[in-house]
Amino acid sequence: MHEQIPDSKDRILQAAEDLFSEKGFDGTRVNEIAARAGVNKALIYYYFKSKEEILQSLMNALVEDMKQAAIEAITRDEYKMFEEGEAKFTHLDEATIDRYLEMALRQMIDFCLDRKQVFRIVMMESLKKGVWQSLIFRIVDLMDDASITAVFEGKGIALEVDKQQMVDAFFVRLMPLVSFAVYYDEWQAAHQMTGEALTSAFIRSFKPIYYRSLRPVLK
Amino acid sequence: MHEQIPDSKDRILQAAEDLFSEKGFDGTRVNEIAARAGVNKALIYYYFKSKEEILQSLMNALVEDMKQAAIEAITRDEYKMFEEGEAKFTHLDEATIDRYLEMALRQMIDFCLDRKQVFRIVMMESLKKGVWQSLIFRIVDLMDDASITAVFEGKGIALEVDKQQMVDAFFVRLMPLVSFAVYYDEWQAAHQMTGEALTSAFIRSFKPIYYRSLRPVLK
Amino acid sequence: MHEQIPDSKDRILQAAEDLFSEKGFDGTRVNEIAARAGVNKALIYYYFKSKEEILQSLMNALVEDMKQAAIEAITRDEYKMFEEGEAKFTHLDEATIDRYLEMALRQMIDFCLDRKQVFRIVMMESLKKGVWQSLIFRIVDLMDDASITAVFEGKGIALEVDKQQMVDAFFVRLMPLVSFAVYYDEWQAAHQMTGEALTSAFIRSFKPIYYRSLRPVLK
Amino acid sequence: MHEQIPDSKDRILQAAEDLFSEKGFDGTRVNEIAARAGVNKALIYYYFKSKEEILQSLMNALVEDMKQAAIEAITRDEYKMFEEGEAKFTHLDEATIDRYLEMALRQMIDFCLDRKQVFRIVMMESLKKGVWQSLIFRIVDLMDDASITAVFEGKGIALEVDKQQMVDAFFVRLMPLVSFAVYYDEWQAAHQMTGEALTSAFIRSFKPIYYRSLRPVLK
DNA sequence: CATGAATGAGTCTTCATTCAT
DNA sequence: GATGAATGAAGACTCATTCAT
Repeated sequence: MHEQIPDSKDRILQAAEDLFSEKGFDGTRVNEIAARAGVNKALIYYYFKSKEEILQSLMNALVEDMKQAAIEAITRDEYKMFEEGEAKFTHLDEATIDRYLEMALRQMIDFCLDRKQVFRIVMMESLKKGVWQSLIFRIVDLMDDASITAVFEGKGIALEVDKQQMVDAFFVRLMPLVSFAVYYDEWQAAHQMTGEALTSAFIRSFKPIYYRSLRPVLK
Repeated sequence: MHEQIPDSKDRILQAAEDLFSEKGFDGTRVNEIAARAGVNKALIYYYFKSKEEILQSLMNALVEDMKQAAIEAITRDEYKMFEEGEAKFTHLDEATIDRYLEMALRQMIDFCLDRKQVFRIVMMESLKKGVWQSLIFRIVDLMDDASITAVFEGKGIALEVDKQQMVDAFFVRLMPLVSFAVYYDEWQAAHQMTGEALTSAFIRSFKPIYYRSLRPVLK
Repeated sequence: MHEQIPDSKDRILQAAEDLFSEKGFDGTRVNEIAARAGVNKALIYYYFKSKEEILQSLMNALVEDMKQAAIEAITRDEYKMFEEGEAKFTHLDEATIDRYLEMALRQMIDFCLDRKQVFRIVMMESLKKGVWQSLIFRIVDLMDDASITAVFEGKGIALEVDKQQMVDAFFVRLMPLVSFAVYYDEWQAAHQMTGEALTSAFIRSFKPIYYRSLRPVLK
Repeated sequence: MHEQIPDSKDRILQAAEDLFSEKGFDGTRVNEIAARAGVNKALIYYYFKSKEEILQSLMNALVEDMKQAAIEAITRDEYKMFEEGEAKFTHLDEATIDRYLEMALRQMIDFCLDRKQVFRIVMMESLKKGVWQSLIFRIVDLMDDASITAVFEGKGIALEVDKQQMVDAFFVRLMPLVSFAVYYDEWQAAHQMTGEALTSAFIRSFKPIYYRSLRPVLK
């Protein structure tokens, strides 16, 4: 009997995402992916050239997602405050700024939490030397992506990034954020916290760091 | 005793450490370990019950190392300032405190860099479901706060650590530090920086965060 | 009828012939046949019960072809000389005989070259244990002697073929001829010869052997 | 229980030779090789990198064998007649020459028959386009091999080979000889002949052709 | 006729582990 | 300690064939 319900290819991708994030890429058997996706093993090779290609597919989707999200984010309300540059911005009171920034932060956190499995995979793979090792760096480099840069530049915001800023962005901002997402479930289990409690605690700790990075722009 | 040539067991452990950190545990073949160690594959099974046991050996060594380091740390000069509690501390001028703290920070960074391979392994394994899943959480206890906690506890000062502090310690302090160590080589290669330049940049970014965590204690 | 674009079935057969002759039957995938024929893989199973049946189809076509060629051959001019048996034949001068024989030889060579791919397949398959194992033995009947035998038999002249003659026909006449066809392309490439140069050289070598076999009949 | 009796590697090679010659390389399963050799399938990969490498091993052995045989042949008695060039040779009577030549021919035939399985494999593989396609040509080219040439030249026999001679050597001499070996068993079965009867018949047919090629040297 | 999707049964190859010496 | 040989179990990937539309 042939499958009919939802798209087999998507089920394969979902199963692979689940399993890669649980057991790592090398620890996952194509068998298991097929079983969890409820498809014939050979069908996986109908859609993907190799196990590796499934991984690539997931990674590419993430990168696309991030580009998309970045573009959407800067066109959302809370970034409107940058629209007319410093002039307008200085008219906003601290509370409003804080509210806006927290919204932006929460959006980023939600984005990461929604993709925590893929981020786990990214982290695991980026720790290996070789092909994927620099994937995680590509994420920071997204800023350099033409499409995104264009939007920022369209708003008159310069994105010139020096090495110090990159180190800062990567190690003290991206890493906490990503770790938060990838250890989210685990931490809750280990420390008996609800997701919301954990998120609040994280935001409390992380907010000043996140703000610090925006202040130069805001000033 | 002439110990220039490390014996087989050590060579096996070293080879395993290299390879696990390069390719992950699942991505490493016992074959390769034997080859890199320059020993016969069967010899590995003379010293270790299984591949898994080699990993355990490495993990245990790290935990032991960290305990050791914590103990050593509290006997070092820069911690002497805590010796008589707040009373004495208030007599120190800012510059001295800063010097001491930077020394402590550098010591931690060096500790991590010395073990960057094992930390890579810990990160990879802690991201998978399985025995090592929560090892990374233990590290925050052992390393980030251990030395300080220990010394305070040694002086009978209870350091009530609440969940907020743990979240802070783990996500915004341990993670940057550990990421710094595990991505140290890759980052240098990817961004054409020397180790020293990278370390300085990192310290510049990380120092305020590190201090922030100590200030409450110190003040 | 507009037959410029061969229909799917023919394209499948042609693709199979190409591929079987390049990679052998076992080395050819149904996938590849479909791809080279530019048809959907499932369509192959609409026309043929199995991969094996495609091979049968090709083999049968060859056998039919050879029968046809044999029939045509005996009605061609150069065989007219046999028409009235030895009586008439003795009246022909050497030069004419030679011309006739060379024409016959060239015709055989051309026949083989036109089907060199199928002959390749026949050779490969006849070397394996299996259904096609003895096909090559039938070819000697069909081709090498067929035309002559046929004409003689048509004239009521019995051509008692003994084992010695069969061995001779097969190993020293059919094999060189068939090898010439199947290695034709490779040899040109390997020894930098044009097709015509190679054919001339082959004829020079092979002619005496071919004649030798006819002389007893002719004399 | 581990194997101990004769060398596993040799048993694998023998099994592979049997099977490749029966079913072709692509038609042979590594499973079957292991089964026929009576060894564990994985052991095959202990000795050989791949199925392909087993084939190469067989091919190389054949080529080595042929070199060896060529060198031995020209140092054997029946070639002594060339030792002192034409001078001595002209003193030999026809019968002696014939005896010598027949001995040489039989030796070649025996050599081929002893290796008929490998020759089958060579033929099958050399018919495919690609890697092995030219293997069969290497066999003719053996003459050009330095070690062999050296021996001939040591005897004052020039081995200058032109294209015509190569075409002749390959298509009308090598091919019949090799075909004889590879179809030896099959022919016996198909035509109810004993091996000796077949061989005699073949020699009768082939001898003049073989002689023809030596006459220029002998004259 | 034609096709995209699906599959059972393999196929080659690998791997951790063991054994005899 | 050390090693070459051996192996069961599984690994990724393939293939001829079928089916629903």
